[in-house]
Amino acid sequence: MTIKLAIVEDTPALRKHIEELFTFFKDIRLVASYASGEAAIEGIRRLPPSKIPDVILMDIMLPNISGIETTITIKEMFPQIEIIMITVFEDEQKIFQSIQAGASGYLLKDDAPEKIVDAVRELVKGGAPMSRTVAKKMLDYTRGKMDSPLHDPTEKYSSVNFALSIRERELLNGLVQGGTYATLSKQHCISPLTVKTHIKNIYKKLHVHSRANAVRIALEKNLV
Amino acid sequence: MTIKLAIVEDTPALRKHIEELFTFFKDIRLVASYASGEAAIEGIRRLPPSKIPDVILMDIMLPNISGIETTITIKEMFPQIEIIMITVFEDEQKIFQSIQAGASGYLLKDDAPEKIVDAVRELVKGGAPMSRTVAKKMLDYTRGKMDSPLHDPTEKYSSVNFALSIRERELLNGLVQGGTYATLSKQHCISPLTVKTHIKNIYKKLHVHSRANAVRIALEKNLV
DNA sequence: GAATCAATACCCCGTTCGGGGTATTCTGAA
DNA sequence: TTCAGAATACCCCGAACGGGGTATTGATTC
Repeated sequence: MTIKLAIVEDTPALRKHIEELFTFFKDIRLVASYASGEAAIEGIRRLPPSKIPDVILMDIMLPNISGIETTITIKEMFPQIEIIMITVFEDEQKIFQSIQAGASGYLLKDDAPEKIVDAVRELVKGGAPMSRTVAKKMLDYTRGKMDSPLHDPTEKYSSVNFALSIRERELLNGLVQGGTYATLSKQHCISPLTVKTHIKNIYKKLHVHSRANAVRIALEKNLV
Repeated sequence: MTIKLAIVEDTPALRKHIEELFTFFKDIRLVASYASGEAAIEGIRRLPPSKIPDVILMDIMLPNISGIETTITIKEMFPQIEIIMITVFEDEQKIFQSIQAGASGYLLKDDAPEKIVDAVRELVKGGAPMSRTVAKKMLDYTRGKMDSPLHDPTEKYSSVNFALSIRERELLNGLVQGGTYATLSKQHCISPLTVKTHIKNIYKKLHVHSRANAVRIALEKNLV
């Protein structure tokens, strides 16, 4: 089976370089190439199912919305797509944010080109391709020698401040408990349509499009 | 600089096999070989400084004291020695215990021999050589999807056996990620109606009636 | 007074979901 | 060989959802 690959990279020279790199392989086929996060999101959404990439190589430093944010959105729309970050950043924050966002691999831009190809293959075999320093950081984190910057108590609450109002928190809690518009309406003595409006607002703030994801975020981030 | 290597492996055939494997390399020299943890501890303590290994390949399943306990002791005596676990165990508990003990790499015994050699080289370059499944587990842990077994009471797992089948677990995971019948259908190459049937079965087993609740249970009980 | 935000309420419409049920095939264990 | 469980697939139908948008009111701040 051929691996369908997409690239999101704003630097034209590097994008072209990676595009050319993947013309040499039978098992990997480049199906799309984007210069920004928005272009990727919109472009992939419009792709026919047969062209939906299996793997995306994602730069972090993109114009307007970052590769990390793009990753969040794409993973929501297409949870089956695997994303490898490929970037100059090797600081812990970017690594961990990426992984939290759903990235399944993390390469550095100074890695050899063959490493990128191997990483794609490794990923579809169920692995988690990482640069040497990334693997080391992950092992240190696992050993408890280093806390994830995302798990620092002070940062945790400041970095996940979705600015939910009191009402929104109440209703999000209702979502987590499995409430429907109807039951939440009765419970809070408001119209079901009002419930729905609030939930729309919650989704917007959490950047999600479904109850399942809202519940997941709520529980993972201790919002309720 | 030549890497000084030691082996701790109780199975004679495998020990001999690894010993022979490392006779072919200029950059790696086997300086010692032990059949048990005690032998390794005592033997390395007695080595002259010039013979202290840089790297130890450590089996976990050793007679009397385990490879993990041996690792703890050796890392205390010689913090500079790097240890790669090489073992049949790929369960999370062993992985995390090893890393907590101070191991800097973790290979599986069914990895190719060249992989072992590469791992040794990778390690001295500052990396953290891991088998594919180990890397994946470590990434999952970093993502927060999986808690380290060391931090979870064992009763948590035994008291919440919903008897989900493999397929059901896969699809439950898909629910948690926000997948719809359509996206999960594509992802798993089955009919959306089949997805729906599985999800109905999942709901029955979890005693829930909605995605929100299924996701909640799945996350609260670490089912995925 | 004007601007902003939160809460409330609603319309339209297509999509997705949940639950009642049915069925077949394959595999492994008894 | 038989049986049970898992995986696959489907029908019917009403309920619920998500997302585009609109609007008003009240409270607070500048």
